[in-house]
Amino acid sequence: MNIEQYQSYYQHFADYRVDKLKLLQESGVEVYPERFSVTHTLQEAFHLEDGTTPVRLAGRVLSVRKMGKITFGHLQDLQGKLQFVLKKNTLVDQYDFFHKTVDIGDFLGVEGEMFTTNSGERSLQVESYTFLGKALREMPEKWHGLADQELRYRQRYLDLISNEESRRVFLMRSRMLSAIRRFLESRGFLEVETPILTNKASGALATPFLTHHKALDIDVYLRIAPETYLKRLIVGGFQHVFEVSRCFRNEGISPVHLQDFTMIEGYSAFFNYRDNMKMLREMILAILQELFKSTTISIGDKEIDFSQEWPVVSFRELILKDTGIDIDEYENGAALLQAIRDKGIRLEHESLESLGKGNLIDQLYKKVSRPFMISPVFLTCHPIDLSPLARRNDVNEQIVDRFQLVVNGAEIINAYSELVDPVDQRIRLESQAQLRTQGDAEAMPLDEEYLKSMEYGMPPISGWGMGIDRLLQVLLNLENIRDGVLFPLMRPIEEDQA
RNA sequence: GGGUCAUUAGCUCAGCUGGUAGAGCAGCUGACUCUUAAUCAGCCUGUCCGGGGUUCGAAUCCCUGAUGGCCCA
Repeated sequence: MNIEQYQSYYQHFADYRVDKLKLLQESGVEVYPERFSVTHTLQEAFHLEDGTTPVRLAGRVLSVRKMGKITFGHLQDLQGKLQFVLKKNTLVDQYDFFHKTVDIGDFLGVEGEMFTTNSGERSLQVESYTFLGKALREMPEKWHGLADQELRYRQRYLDLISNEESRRVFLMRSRMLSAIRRFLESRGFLEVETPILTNKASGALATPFLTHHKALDIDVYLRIAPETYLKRLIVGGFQHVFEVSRCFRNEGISPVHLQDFTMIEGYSAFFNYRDNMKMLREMILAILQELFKSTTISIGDKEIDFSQEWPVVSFRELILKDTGIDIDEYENGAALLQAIRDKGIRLEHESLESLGKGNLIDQLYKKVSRPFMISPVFLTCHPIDLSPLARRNDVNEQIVDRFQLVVNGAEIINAYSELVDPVDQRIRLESQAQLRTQGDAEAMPLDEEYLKSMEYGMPPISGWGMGIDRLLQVLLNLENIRDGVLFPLMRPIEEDQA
């Protein structure tokens, strides 16, 4: 490939960089070589003793400071950076060639000896270097980094190159997932994968994405939750099972909502929701230890010590405390709505009158209680019509054996004792199907295949789901949930603007 | 979907009541063998988001569209 044939294409690039590219090629340098072997990462090299040699390192050129016959610069990778030093009397012609051809942003391999500069910085004295890749576009500004929120989402690689904080967030995300996997595996969980393309969007109350399967000529849905498949695995004999599950919900965008997000769900045979409360508390503490080496973190302007007891409160207690309304005193949605209005509480919802009692309680809770729940709380005793797959409470048939973990106004975990009685399940799903025909797009469809599996016999089960993106957002204080997602979906920009 | 704020050089940002666009970084030239936001001297950089309008004159005012942030639904 030569530059002349792609003249118009090369116009997208910085002229001076294209000139350097030409010079490299004319000088016979392989600009995009096949490989380079390193002896250490930049971080490892930083801790080597002075005099260690040969040390071979690679990274992106972050800065270059030429002082005449000596040049200082930094190489950077995801986890660290290291200063390198070039001397003219060591490199001779290569020294001048470096300055004629290397730009900030290029990839470079260096070989030499570790030493400490007069000002005390661990550095590599370069004896030879290898060109590892030319950057034809200019890097973001070195001091402020990339500040434009839109560009940080669209071109995450630039954000990662130029913003330390962003690198930290995504390293944390990886470590969080790894800590979760280690925790669950230590508890005997097996990791599985279940379908994303499904015939029925069940397992949660949400609007699915619809697509078409050509070969079968059927419409299929992207899963909104892996729940019903994971429970089928319990029927099949798995005892503890979990999935790191990308799920898709075709709903509004907001700083706390993604349409394509990651949820981890886990199911345990013979557990009830209380067992999961205990286990998941330990899991969250394990995550905090891994990420922060501490169980106390600051959220907003508050210090929260997660090692303290996490109170368990019911919907009824919570709402009674926050509003003075006892939800058990009202027969139906209409009566409760009147009580809410009598208290002067204004709920924002398109059609409050058509909401059932359960949904109304949910709206009320989101308005008066949830935003103020900062330190961890287990919320329990959810209304039954909000939880079509959860086990009915043995004493109070209006509620289910369920809990949510709320931290900083966000539901981090949702868990319950599973409904395993196929007869009750059929009745509950039929009432959901009824809601669907009345136009509730979020109501759950009747899933015969799932019901059939249940008819073959399910043991007691408790399952849970944890939103990974939301958890990361809460723990790291991210303003927008997309700050913790590497490549959030954006509306495409016009070709000629790129 | 509604409100609101934003969009100016590759990046970070100034640009007042309308008078024809500027700084830093990056880049180029030169000086410099311990710098690290290197420094010093000089130079270069524009579809002021797009389209209309008002005006002698628009980055600036008005309308409209695009994209994004935030608030609300």
